[in-house]
Amino acid sequence: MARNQDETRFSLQRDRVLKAAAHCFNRKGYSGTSLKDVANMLGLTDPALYYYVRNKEELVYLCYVRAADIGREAMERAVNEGQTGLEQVRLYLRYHMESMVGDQGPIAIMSEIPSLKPAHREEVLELSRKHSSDFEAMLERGIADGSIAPCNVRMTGNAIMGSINWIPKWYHGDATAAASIVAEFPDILSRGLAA
Amino acid sequence: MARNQDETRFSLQRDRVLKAAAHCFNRKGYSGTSLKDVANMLGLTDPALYYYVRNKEELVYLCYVRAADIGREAMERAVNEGQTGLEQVRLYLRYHMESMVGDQGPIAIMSEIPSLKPAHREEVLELSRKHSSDFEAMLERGIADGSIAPCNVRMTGNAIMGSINWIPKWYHGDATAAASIVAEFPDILSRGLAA
DNA sequence: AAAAAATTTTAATTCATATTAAAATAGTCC
DNA sequence: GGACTATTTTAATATGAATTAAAATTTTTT
Repeated sequence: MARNQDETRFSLQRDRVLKAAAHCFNRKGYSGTSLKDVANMLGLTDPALYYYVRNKEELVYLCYVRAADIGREAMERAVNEGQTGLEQVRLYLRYHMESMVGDQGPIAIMSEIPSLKPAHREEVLELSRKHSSDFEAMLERGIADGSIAPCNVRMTGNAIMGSINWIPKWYHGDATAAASIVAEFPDILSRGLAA
Repeated sequence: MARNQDETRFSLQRDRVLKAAAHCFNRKGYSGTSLKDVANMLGLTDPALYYYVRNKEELVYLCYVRAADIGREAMERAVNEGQTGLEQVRLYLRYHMESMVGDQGPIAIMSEIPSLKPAHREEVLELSRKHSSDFEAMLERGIADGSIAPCNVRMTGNAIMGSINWIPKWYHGDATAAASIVAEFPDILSRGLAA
């Protein structure tokens, strides 16, 4: 198995595959993008992808897990560094925005979880739920410490997460937009929260 | 042609088709839902749908036009009734939310415009752009009349629209959620705007 | 109740694309 | 440079789903 002898090269290439796939999925959806679309972005033919993933479904699954990882990382950093709940929210937003428009991107939107196979679906759903509830917990902390005005944390979380999740639908690598996103979004999304 | 003799029955049925399609598309995406999925929701077989639409692409197209119509209607009512820019924004949000969770729903998310045929794509893109710029115009009016604090209207619009567009991803007809959406979302999304 | 029109179905066709297998190329290690 | 491994390709297969045509059913009209 190459996969273990040459971890570096293999996993580097697979990352490129995942990013290309994320790019396609974000634009045309899961079933709307063919493996050929993804492969061509990398100058490969479709069957080459099977060296990196078992099948197309696993490709989406890995994209989603990767997206969840990136989101979780941003949140962990924010929770460690922020003093108040509001500060944590603002840091999280900034870190997540930076990841989305930076060299980690593009990150797949988790918009087709229902299309995953049951086992993968449950796993990704769990990651997604975890992320949402972690975010709500930050809001609760903010309310408790007085930095955030009392609110319906479930709906507030849905609103903010929706904004974030929608970004890949209109942002496609434009440098000016990237700068605006990082500069403006954290503010825009957290401005309504302050106590 | 039945289409002209019996406008009522035909267009009523077609509306049911469009709603069923919107429901499926919102969950599993354009290519991810088969015509059979849509037809089965209505107790029909797939070829029956061809009586109402020319093909699958037209089905999505019509769903998107319908979505645009509903959004435009909400905006027009809001602009007519609201005194200040902020009021108009809040009314628009309320009307749009009511449509989304009310008996007009489900409304298709315009998330796969790139998959449309060029002519339809251009048309829907234009509707979408129009809606966005109309919304930005409301924000500008609010800034001009002092009801809304100066902000980057492009990004603020993107943020709010993203929240709205994402709703069908997590709201699937639950009555409690419906009430929360109408009660909370207009407030949550406009709270950060006030001057 | 018969005829005409509207609506839906069953049966067949077509095509794109996911997937597999085997062969070819490129890369690494001694 | 040769042997072994990793990576990609070409060629073939399989399948699901969109679409079409013709027939059957239901509804409306007179």
